[in-house]
Amino acid sequence: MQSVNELRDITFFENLSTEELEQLATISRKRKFSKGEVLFYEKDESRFLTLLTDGILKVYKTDPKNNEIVLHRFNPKSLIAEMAVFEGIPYPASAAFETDGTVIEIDFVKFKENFLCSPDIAFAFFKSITQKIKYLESVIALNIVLDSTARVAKYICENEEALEMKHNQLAQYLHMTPETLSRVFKKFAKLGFIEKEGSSYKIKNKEALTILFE
Amino acid sequence: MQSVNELRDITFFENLSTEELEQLATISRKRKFSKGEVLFYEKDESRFLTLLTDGILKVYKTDPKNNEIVLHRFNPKSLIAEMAVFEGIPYPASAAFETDGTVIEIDFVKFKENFLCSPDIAFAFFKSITQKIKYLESVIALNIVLDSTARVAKYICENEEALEMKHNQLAQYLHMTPETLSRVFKKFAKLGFIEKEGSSYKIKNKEALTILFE
DNA sequence: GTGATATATTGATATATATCAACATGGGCT
DNA sequence: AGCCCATGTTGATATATATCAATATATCAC
Repeated sequence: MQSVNELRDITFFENLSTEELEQLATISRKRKFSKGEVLFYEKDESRFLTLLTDGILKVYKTDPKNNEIVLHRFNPKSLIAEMAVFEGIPYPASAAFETDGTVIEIDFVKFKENFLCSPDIAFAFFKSITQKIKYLESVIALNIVLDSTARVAKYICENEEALEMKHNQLAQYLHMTPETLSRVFKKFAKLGFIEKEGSSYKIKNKEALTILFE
Repeated sequence: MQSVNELRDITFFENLSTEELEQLATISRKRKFSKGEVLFYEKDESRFLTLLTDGILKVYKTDPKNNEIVLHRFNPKSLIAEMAVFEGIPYPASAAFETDGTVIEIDFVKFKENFLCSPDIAFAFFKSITQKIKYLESVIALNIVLDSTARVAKYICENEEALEMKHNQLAQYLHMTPETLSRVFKKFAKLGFIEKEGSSYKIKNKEALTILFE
């Protein structure tokens, strides 16, 4: 059971009437997690439509050497793994919290019956899925098409806040070791594309960086 | 303009009435392509909902060294790049025919107005998109998580017809060079996991191969 | 501030895969 | 059959990145 006001705050449900929100509240529940806790494991059965409302959630796979391959890092408020739920298949990856966090879990069978027929909801659901395709395509573009140098260049150009992240997290996210990332940063600094300011770097020559990945 | 009978054959539209199909025919057109021709380039504007009705279409990106990275190989009958059309963004990759082929192009703006509100069509569209997410996730699993040996093992276990493909095509699809693929096959043959029969290989020990990627 | 612990850097080396070049095989065509 | 061109294989080498180990720097608690 979930408070109506909290549900109303979610973009996804903003067009629902109060009665609809009340009905939605009866089929949903809130769960809190601490940093490091696992929301679901790869191959678990997926039964709930899950909305991340607080915290950062990473979705990852484990390779044969037991390295984590981070596929997605979600910020609130996002729908998680709607594809698996919609298709009724097991989760294709695991999910764990990088910070304390909160999710709302909605009984999908009931949601489908009662809400998915509404054009607004269906459209929002749609949007969320196409966004995810866009995201997955960018993961592929980033990781299969580009080498380490180009990956870093692209990522820091498109997400300047990345320069504030801890380097070992950023490295994990870009699928390279912290050592490789450090060497790439060093190279960019030597070329004058970035410059150390305090404990983090600042971009000095975005055009040059852009050339590296285009 | 597109014949009503041809449209009716497409699973996607099987539930439409004759009048609806007639209306659909007025906003769609058929185009034929020869082997090697390009359907669209990365960054082209996407205006048509595209259905592949004949032939094999590959969707690919070009890396900085001008290698083709094949993201998807479509068989008929499939919806192509619906994400880009739906989001109104440029194509994120290029598409070219590997055989002679045919597509039906549907004016998306009109399609959205007149058809996407129908639950059957919306649901089919949905299915197509979730399938694509599933596919993209498997591309990531295959290519980022696994090394060459595991990639080949997984691919031939899950697609036995792969052993009939030309090796240089298979190699391209698995994102490795034909040389690397040849060496992997040689290794598997030496281990007795596969065996040469005529000009292609046959799987002899699927369990052993499975262990390599799980 | 001082020390303790986590994080980052650097250098040396290992490893997987690509690249390049030579050679082998196969399937179609006259 | 025999030739030709496409496809495949093999070996030698190059390259990018991971791994391992040592050291440096940053961050936080006290």
